[in-house]
Amino acid sequence: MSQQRHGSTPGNAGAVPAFPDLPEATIARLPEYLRALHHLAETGADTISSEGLAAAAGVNSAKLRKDLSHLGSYGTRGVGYDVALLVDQIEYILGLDQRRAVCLVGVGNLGHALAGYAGFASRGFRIVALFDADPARVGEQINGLTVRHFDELPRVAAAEALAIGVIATPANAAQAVADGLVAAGVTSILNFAPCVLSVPPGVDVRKVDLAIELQILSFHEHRKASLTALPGGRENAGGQEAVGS
Amino acid sequence: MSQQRHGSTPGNAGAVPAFPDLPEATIARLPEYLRALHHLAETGADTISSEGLAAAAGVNSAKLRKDLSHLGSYGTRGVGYDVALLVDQIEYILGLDQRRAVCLVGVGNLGHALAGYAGFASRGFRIVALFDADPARVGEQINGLTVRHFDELPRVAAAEALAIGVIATPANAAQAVADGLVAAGVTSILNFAPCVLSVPPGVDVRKVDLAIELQILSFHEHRKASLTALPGGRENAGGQEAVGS
DNA sequence: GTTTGTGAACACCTTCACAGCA
DNA sequence: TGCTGTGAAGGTGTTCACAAAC
Repeated sequence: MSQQRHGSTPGNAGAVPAFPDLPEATIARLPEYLRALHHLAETGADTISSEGLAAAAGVNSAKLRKDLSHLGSYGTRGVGYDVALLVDQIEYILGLDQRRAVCLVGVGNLGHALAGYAGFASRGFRIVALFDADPARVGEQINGLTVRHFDELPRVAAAEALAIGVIATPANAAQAVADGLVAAGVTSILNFAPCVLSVPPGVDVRKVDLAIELQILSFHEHRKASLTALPGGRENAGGQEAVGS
Repeated sequence: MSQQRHGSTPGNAGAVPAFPDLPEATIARLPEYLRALHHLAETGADTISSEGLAAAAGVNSAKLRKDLSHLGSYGTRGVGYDVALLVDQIEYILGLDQRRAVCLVGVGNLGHALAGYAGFASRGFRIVALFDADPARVGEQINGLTVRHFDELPRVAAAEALAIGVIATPANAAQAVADGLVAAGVTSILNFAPCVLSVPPGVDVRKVDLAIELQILSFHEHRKASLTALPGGRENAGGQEAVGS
């Protein structure tokens, strides 16, 4: 699913900085490779073949090799990839060595759960602030952090170098929150609210929407049902599936 | 982000059932169109142009028209689309008229939040059961439902026609849960656990992973920083962005 | 005149298959 | 011999631009 990306660094011909411009599809898979590599490292593996890593990450090996080749890749023919080296490479590319500061806006049902999510820290992010617009919620302690009023965002953004804002508010508040984040200098937003955000050029938005995921699955249920119900007789499907976001 | 889909209904040439086989990318956008249409319907609009609907859904109008044309579309040239008709069409295609039964496995931090998510019911789904493997959690009441032990899944699956299973367990339990769901006849899975699931042919899996989303945003932060830091001088970007899952 | 529906061009991504290197 | 890196082929998805329909 399911985000856009217009705009492309128009001028700037010639002097390209030393930053590989990876295909978007590749970028989206790097975190999965990284996870698989961390597992492998824990099990003591020093090297891993493209076949093995691909299996662990749930992709096919040709795709994996092409993805890694884009980062200038450090594989050895006849052997495979050096696990530790590849971890470093991918973490560098993803910018995970920076421990970016994340703030979370909206401490309702979902926001609470996100604030308590352990995966943040373990993956190179620090939650530095929780915000809500509801005065009744301000002051509450969650996971060692105090909920502040959304008005304090600019102050916090100035103090910490806020990199990413996570929106977990109701849909009708989300655009205003996004505007506030952008005004405070945040240039990456992860939006859990079920609505389309509009943001200025240079700001990246990704969206996660439970209802949309369920509806996509519902479509496939519907499709599968209509295939088994009507046609020929036997066989209802032939291949494994797992739908493409 | 980012799922696969192999397998394709191999035999079955000829007698194709009356079910349009939409591009996966189109399917992923239909729920967004639907949401926009519901908003429009509330504001009293009877018809909407492709331009207007596209803006509301955050896509460009050519894409929207092509998407809708795949469903045999009911637009009128010079006028636009009939809002109510289009809502019905899309809800039919997505199979939302069936109010599919959903179960949720794993009632921890995230599971609690998902169980309380109001969007379920409002989008044509019924949560019919909550499961957990921890006896300490069994019996707890959440949002009017009682948490049951995961062992009871087969019984519940038999009683209700379970269509979709949502996995909100830790990663190390997720594969076992998926196996259990599949064994109980569930053919669609929404996985919030940070791991790759393997499932037999005919089962659809979609994955939602907070850490991956953050890492993708981190990459773009890194990229943006390396563009403003090094090259020429001025201009850091030119276009709006919003990254592609 | 307005707006849809769509062929054709283009861009992106995946997969194959093998040359090249350890 | 084994496995990576990659050109080339094939698919899928997007965008353009315009003819057809209202």
